[in-house]
Formats: sequence, C-alpha cells, structure tokens
Amino acid sequence: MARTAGSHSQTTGPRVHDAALKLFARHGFAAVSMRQIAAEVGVQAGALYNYTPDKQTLLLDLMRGHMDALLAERAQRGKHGGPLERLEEFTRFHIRFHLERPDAVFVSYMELRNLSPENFETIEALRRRYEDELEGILRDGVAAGLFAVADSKIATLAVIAMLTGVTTWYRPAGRLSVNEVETIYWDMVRKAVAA
Amino acid sequence: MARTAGSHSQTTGPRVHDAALKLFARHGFAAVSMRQIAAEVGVQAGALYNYTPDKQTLLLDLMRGHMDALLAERAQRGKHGGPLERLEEFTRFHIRFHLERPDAVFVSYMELRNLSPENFETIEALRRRYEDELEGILRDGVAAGLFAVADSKIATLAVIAMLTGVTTWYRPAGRLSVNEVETIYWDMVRKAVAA
DNA sequence: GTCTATATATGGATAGAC
DNA sequence: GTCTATCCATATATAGAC
Repeated sequence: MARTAGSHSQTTGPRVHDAALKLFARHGFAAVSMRQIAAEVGVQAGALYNYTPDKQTLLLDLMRGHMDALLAERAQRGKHGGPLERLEEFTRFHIRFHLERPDAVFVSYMELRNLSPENFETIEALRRRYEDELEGILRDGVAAGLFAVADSKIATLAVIAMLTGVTTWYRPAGRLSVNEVETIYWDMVRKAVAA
Repeated sequence: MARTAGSHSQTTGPRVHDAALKLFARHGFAAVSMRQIAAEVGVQAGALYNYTPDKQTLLLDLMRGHMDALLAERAQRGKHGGPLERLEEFTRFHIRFHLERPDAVFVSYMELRNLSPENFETIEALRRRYEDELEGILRDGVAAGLFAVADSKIATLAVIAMLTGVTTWYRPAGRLSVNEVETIYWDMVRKAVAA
C-alpha cells in the first residue's frame, strides 16, 4: 500500500509542516522560533533548512496548502441542483471542512499580515476564487427569485464570516455533532438570504 | 476648554497607546518591538517604561480599554422597545462602533493568544458580558414568538461573527456609507433569526 | 521625563563535520 | 540529512546621567 504525504507521515518534511502549523496556530507566526519548531519535530534547528529556504516560505506553504485543499475539494463536488440545494451544500461543506482542520484555518485567517506583499497576493487570489463560488450561487438564487440580498458581494462575505466563526467556539467534545452544527447554521443562512 | 486624554492628546502616555495600537494592528503584537513603538512616538525605547511596566501590560491595557469603551457605550443606551427594536439597535451599534475603531478591533480579536493566561481571562470575561446582552435580546424575542433560533448561544455567536466581519472589507472611501452598511446587515440579521 | 549605554537573552540563518 | 558551532542582528528591560 503506497504511502502518501500527510499528517501522520513519518518523514521529516511533513512533520516540519505539521509542527509549524500546530505552533503557529497556538502562538502565532512571529512568536514561534525555528528552534521551537525543530524541538517539536525532534531535530536541531539547522535541519529545518533542508525543508524550507526560510521561515516566510514555510508560512506561505502552509497557507497555500490549505487554500489548495479547499479549492480542490470544491472542484470535485458536483454543481447539480438549484441555488437552494447548492447553497445548502456549500454551507455544510464550509463548516465541515473548517472544523476538520482548525489549525490551518486559524493560521490562514490570522497570519495574512505576516506574509510578504507578494505572498499575500498569492493567497488572496485563492481566497477570492473560493468566495466567488458562493457569490455565484447567491446571484443565481436572486435571478431565480429565490433569494433576496441587497448586495451579493457583501452577502457573500457576511455568510462566510458567520460560518467561519464556528471555529472559534466548536469543540469536538461538546454537546453538538458537526452535523447538528451544520443544520443550525444552515437554518440561519437559508433565512438570511431568503426572498 | 478642558482637554481629556484621547487619540490626539499631546501627552506622551496616550501617544504611546496610540502608537502601540496602530503598530500592533498592522504587524501583530509579537512582530512589533518596543523600539518601533518608541520611534513612532518620537522617543527612545527606555522612555516607554515610564508608561508601562512591560509590553504584555501594554497589550492588556489596549484590549481592556477597548472592551471598557464597548461596555460603557452599551450601558448608556436605553433598553426600551421590543426585541425587534432592541436587536436592530444592537446590530447598528455593533457595526458603527467597530467601524469607528478598526485598529482596536483588530488587536482585540487577533492578539488574544498573546495575552498571559490571567490577562486572557480578564478580557474574556468582558467579552462574555457583551455577548450576553445580545443573547438576552434573542431569548426575549424567542419567548415573544418573534424570533426562532435553534440555540440562542450559537445564534449570538453567529450574528456577532457576521457583523464583526464587516471590519475585514469596509473602507471609508468605498461606495457605501456606514449607515447603508448597517441597513444591509440588519436586513440579513433580521431574517436570519425571524420566526 | 528622557536620554545614552548596556546587561542579557534570543532570534533567523549558515558553515562545515560526520 | 542531521549535527554542532557560530555569525550577526535584534529583542526586552534596566541603570544611572542629566
């Protein structure tokens, strides 16, 4: 059975990424030293530079990996059904995807200002592509008379902000399953954009 | 005319706070040095320690100042009207208050993990007091049959996340006035919790 | 109250041995 | 590929002169 790189790979490269993601999420990019990352991996600091040219590139790789995974999963999903069905699917997907990788979400939203200007633009472009899919759903729904929003771009950002906020309070050990949380948020999203 | 401390005070103490708030918002607490703050104020680094015992306390003071101002303004507002009127007033207040102080909002939401555990609890307690007011409005509305939310606590956090998200995209030079933005968000909030 | 100077620690990154 | 050792820059915070 072939082994692909992933969270539990035993090779050093992915372990560097995993350790950096965990520590950046907990303490912030600027507050984490390369020595701390190395200690988490179980190597000395110098060894990290076999896997990244510098700390900035390590951050970029983490954020780009997250955005690539997000867009790749969206691309696999069918675009079947009317606006209402597509909006529900998007809502449930967004919550589930984000709750499954809290560290990557945290880093991707909090560390944008620690990207170099060039790297920032790279990530922003990916984020806009994701937002554009939701905006397209809302526009289609408005055109079909199913939805009513004053401004599709603002509604897009409002919905995404509401949904992403789930990551600030959800704990797997809590009283609600992910599916129950999805249903609660879907009820609010559905009504918020309803005609 | 008496002069009170504020954003444009000419005394060093408030200028240290203003400079720190601006730089922490732009670059992050951990990425900003005391020397940078001092340069922004126009003094040498050592002089800052006449106004704060250390960098951590400076962060706490900024965040506590923001939360105190938020709660003080809420306390001044009348609690008149039914749940629908109170929800609209809360929604419009939240957007306006947050858009008026983008740096303080940014720091207060992004730098929680850079607070010491003890200071974190101080700020969290203030934040919960603010959330509790909105939750009370939603509960009252549900009891009156005006609102329908599956879980008042989750609805509270969802609404606040949606509203606070406005700070990530709003620019004063843009096409919409604050009042127009308030109206757009109020339309979505009203529908999201409607019975 | 602000300055200069400094104690002390830690940061990112690199060189060269193994 | 990882180690040890180190370069060099910068960090927080303090001491004492003015």
